Amino acid sequence: MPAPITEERNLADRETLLDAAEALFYERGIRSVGMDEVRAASGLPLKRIYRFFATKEDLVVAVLRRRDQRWRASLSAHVEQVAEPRERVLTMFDWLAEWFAEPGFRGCAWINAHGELGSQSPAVLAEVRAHKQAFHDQVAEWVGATGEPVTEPVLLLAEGAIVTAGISGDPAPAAQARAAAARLLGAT
Amino acid sequence: MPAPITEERNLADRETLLDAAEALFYERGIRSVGMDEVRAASGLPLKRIYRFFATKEDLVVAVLRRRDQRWRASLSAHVEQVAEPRERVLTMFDWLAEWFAEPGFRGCAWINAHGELGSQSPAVLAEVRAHKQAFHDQVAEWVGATGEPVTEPVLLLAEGAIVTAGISGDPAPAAQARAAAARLLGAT
DNA sequence: TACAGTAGGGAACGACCGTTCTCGACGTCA
DNA sequence: TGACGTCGAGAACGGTCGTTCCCTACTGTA
Repeated sequence: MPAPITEERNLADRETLLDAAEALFYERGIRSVGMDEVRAASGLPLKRIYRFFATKEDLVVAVLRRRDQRWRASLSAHVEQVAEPRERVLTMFDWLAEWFAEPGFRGCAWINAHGELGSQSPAVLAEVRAHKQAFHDQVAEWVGATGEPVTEPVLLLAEGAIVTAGISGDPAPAAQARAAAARLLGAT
Repeated sequence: MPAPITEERNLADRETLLDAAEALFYERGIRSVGMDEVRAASGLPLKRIYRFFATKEDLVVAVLRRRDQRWRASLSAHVEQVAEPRERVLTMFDWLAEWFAEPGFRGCAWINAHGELGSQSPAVLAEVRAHKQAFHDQVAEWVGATGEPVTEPVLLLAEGAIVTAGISGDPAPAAQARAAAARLLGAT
């Protein structure tokens, strides 16, 4: 009866689509990227894009969700190579420093999405809050293992470093935040 | 020769326009607010709006610039009521707490503008960076008076508190950042 | 080889955007 | 009073957006 498009190809194309959309949205903001640019960058026909995601908003949410999984997995993988709790927390800031130095770094995709769409799209707002909550819980676990009750300030230093580096283009805030976190965690 | 529109009225209407645009842009983001909504909210004819500012981008920059002056003046006025240097720095976080609790608080207008337009409009990017630089310089002065070399971490705590409170809607990060700053400034 | 049904490319649609233009009303000076 | 110059209101313009539709090509079945 049909015509092809195997299940594997569907999955691969979906990733291609999310890759293209994520890169465009992160670089240029969401509203300034048209669906036709997503089509051109992904190489997929508009019809298939709209079969994957019925609306642009759905695509945005899917991009944020997949980025959240990748971002937190990368952070965890990097940080959990270090066993000692205090060093483990400080290693998070080294990971941030590497991220800040990547070409095209432009701050936190969720903060950016929140500023642009947080009051316009409840779905995007929920996705942003879910990401921040997950990040919070992860950091709370790592900081908790040190026995020092400094989860919140460590988080604020990290968030502050992300936005400051994103705006200035200078990765230095990662090291500054790391040094401050080291002090809050107590001298070794 | 003429018809009226005195100079005083021009100045007053310009403020009315900036008030209306600032409220709309802050609440909803910039790109999702059309010039026709700015017209309706300000009560000014489109023709006069475009005589004040030749493009929407010019209007956005003017909104950010005026907000920067008002925001920093309000912060300074609040903080400089306190003479003792260490307390003065901590008072900044009390001011942040009051700001976070205002109805409609939705984070930092400059961070939001950067995420939405930073890569699209060099003029907006420059305005955002100018604001962050001015804030940095102000905080450096206050922290410098304490003799403790903690300007950068205090700034990161403040920025982190602003974004975290903006996304979560909870003003608690101000107090958490204040407590952390107190520790970094040393016990009294 | 004829057929059914879907895929892809791209035009088309209606809405809205930033910006400009038209036009009738009006205040000001000769 | 009459003519000029500017004003406000809103229509109009060209472009772009998200989304849908049309039409041709093609795959797989009998």
